[in-house]
Amino acid sequence: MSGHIQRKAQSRARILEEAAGTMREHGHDGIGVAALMKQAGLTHGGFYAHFPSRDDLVAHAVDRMFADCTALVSHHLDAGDPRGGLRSLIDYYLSDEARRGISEGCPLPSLTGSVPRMPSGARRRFEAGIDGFRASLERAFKAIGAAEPALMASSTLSEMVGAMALARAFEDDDRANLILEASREQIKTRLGL
Amino acid sequence: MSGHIQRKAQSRARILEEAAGTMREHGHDGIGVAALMKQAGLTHGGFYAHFPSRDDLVAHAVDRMFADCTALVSHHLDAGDPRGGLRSLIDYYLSDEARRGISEGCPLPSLTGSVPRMPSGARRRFEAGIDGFRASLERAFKAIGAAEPALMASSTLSEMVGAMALARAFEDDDRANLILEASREQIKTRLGL
DNA sequence: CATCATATATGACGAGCATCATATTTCTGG
DNA sequence: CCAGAAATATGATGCTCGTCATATATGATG
Repeated sequence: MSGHIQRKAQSRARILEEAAGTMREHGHDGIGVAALMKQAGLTHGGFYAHFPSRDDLVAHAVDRMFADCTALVSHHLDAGDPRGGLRSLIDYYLSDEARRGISEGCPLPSLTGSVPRMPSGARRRFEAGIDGFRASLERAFKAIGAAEPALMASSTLSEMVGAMALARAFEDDDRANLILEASREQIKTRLGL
Repeated sequence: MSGHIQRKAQSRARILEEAAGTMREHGHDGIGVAALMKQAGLTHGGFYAHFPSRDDLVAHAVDRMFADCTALVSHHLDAGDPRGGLRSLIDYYLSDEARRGISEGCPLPSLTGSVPRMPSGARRRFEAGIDGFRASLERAFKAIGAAEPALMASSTLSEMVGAMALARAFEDDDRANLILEASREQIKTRLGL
């Protein structure tokens, strides 16, 4: 009996992982249930044994995306030195590598613009994800003794998200990386990093 | 004969206007040809007398959106005083009014994240639109004698776009306006406005 | 008022969508 | 290795999509 349950849990995890990846790349409504199940190595009919509806899947997929994002943020910020942690977070978040990895990492640049069109469960989880990221930044700014840490956190997050979204809009790599470099330098200079 | 042509041109303009508005609100793939034609007061079949394909419509709709955006930018920046023009542009772009008017004005906050998924013609026009906005900002920064005007233009545009996108993600008005206010203040302080 | 080009409407095509009822495979416990 | 439960597959529902061929309605011209 437990073997079945474990197998089912693994299938669910695989579906969620594929959904989280593909939706970052193709939008929350950019893939259908059938195509998604095929990506997970299953057929379309079994989907409703795992999720009550597609909307429910989107909500859980959003959670998975932000789990990746939180891991990334903590990896930089929870290292010993808060100053160096902030610097390396900004450098990585706005890196060429992150730009190319649309289907991994932070969902904010690709999906924030379409949050108002998401099903309500997914939207609520997205709001929570944004606020978690913002709160992490605020703690880091307090740790380095920055002035107005709350405002700075909001403002800095906005620029990071906007810069990556704009960079990815350009097909030309050099053009894209110019946008990332501008924000990397401006943000770090501004913060005295 | 010219009466026919004018009528057709008016229909095309109405279709484009509806498309530009609705696509800012519901995404570039958020409305179908049939629903769009109904919004314009027509039926779905006549669409292909105006545009060779839906992709072509999206491309022209993107142009229309950026025409609105450019008008908005010029309205503030081409007033006499460059300092005051920049200040009023930033205050309006990040205003509660602009936040509510998703279907009017600048398409960047709602659509930038999905540019990589747009049909190629639309994507090219979007790239041009971004660059036009960025160039206008750079000219304004030069006019007020700011240091590194090119970097500042890119960085400032990124923060404006990201802040509005993040603000619109929140259903709660107060929460949303906090994000806008933070970026308004930070940007103006930074620029000495 | 009649004619004729032009603009728009009707209706249909195949494909993909979310969802569900039912059949089949797979694995576990005895 | 067999019985039964649990996980997945098959197939069908009604809907919407982009596209197009064809029919009708509109309005300018003689």
